[in-house]
Amino acid sequence: SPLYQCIYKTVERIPEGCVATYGQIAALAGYPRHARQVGYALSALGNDSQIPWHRVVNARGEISPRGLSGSDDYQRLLLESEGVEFGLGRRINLQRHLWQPDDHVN
DNA sequence: ATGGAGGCGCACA
DNA sequence: CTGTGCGCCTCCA
Repeated sequence: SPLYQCIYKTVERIPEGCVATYGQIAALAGYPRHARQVGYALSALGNDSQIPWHRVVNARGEISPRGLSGSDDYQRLLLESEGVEFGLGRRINLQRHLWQPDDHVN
């Protein structure tokens, strides 16, 4: 699916130590208002994928819960290991860590 | 074709 | 802070 491919290409551009929101990824990929599809695309990834799925969070800077227990803890672990800081309310300081891509395409 | 169900987002209360 | 409702667009049974 071209939609998924664009989403993956965009997620791959998120630098280490930064996060992006679902809606942001959708818009950058050229599919505004497709935030939920980003979630679909990421959930379709295999465990061995090299795509930094863990750098995608919701618009509030929280890790979206996804049924499987422990998976959100794992995501948080990955983010913290690359320097992303969480506040008390298990939220990320987006002012500080939100990815602000340059306009030029990689 | 059709109806639920999503790793969402935003506006309110 | 939590909860609810609605719009959004695909996926899948």
